[in-house]
Amino acid sequence: MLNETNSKIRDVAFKLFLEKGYEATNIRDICKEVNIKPSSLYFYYKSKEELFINIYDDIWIGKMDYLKSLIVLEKDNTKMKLYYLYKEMISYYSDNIVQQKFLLRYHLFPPRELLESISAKYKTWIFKENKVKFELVTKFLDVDRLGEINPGNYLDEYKRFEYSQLTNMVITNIKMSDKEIDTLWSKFWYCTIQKCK
Amino acid sequence: MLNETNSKIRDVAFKLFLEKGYEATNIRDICKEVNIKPSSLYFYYKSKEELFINIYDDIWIGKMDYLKSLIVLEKDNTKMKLYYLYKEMISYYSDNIVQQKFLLRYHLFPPRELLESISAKYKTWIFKENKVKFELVTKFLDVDRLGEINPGNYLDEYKRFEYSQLTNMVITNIKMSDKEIDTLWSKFWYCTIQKCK
DNA sequence: GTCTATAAGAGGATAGAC
DNA sequence: GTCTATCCTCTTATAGAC
Repeated sequence: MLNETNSKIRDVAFKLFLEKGYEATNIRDICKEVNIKPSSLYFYYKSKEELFINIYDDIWIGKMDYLKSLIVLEKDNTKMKLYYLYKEMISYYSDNIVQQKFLLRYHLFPPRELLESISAKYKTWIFKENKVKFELVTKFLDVDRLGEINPGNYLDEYKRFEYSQLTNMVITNIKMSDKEIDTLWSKFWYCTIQKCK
Repeated sequence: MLNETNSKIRDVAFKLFLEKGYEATNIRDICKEVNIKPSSLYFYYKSKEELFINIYDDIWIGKMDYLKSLIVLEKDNTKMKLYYLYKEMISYYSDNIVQQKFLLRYHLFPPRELLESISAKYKTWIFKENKVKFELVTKFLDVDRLGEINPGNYLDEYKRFEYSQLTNMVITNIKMSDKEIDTLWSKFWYCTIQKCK
């Protein structure tokens, strides 16, 4: 666990990195809001970049923890499990919309100085995410193959689908209603997975 | 028309503002690439902000010119005209994807210093865009009301639809294939406009 | 129009005291 | 752990010569 000062530093830095961007956020501003002097910040982090990367990783850790918790998803049938996987993810994104906006910002427009570190981190996290999602979907589809849906194929379509909802929420800044979630799921399930039948 | 130096400044500045961002792009770097000294740039623009706003406006001017040219769209029926409006816009976005990425970047994550100028500019441009699109759609729907589709209602749905394709293209950096354009249009036309019938 | 030279300030980061 | 003081570099922008 982080001590109080350190956790304040992260909160303030997260907010400023999100709103003003990495380059436009300076150590002095962070410290002013935390009520410490710049030299104190350097006791916790050896550089601005290290502070950023810690915040970036935290967001992924939270997302992965949530994703892993879905392994226990108990629903009456395979279709319902896949549906709830989607619904739970959208609900997680809705509750953590600023974190998702942070990720979108730095994946779409990484500062030059952070390009290498972000893309290396991104690769390892997305690899882990895909692995866990693949395990989940494979486990769900294992009980009832539902007309032999291939887990890999399903996942490819599903990721595209989930990502488009995610970016839409982040860009418009509007959470999806339950009705919208259901409507889009139906279109996805019947038109994309069940091949428009 | 711009002279050669000035138009080089705009090209280089556009590229750097898009890739590195406004704050991380400095006058020296722009000038180095243009092969002039910083003081020469200030002969053309009184500040970095003015340079940025000129580039921002140029993108909108190009988009509006294209949009206005569609008024002459001659197709055999109303549905085809509406379809071609969509197809033409997607094709414009595909051909000008870096410009669209520029707009997305600064609308989603405006630098603090530019917040007021960008949002003021955005408001007036989006107002003009909506006006021209409304005129287009009204003109198209005037010939054959197609079961009394209201131009305003149509436009609301259409804008959402067009915008989602646009952001998807910009974020994934993948142009849409003709087949994809058609498939999505069909879903939009039959499921959204003709109310899933 | 383009240059040299430079003002005026803001930025990340460190040394060393307490 | 937190502070004061400071280094050094980079930045936008201007003055004034050619």
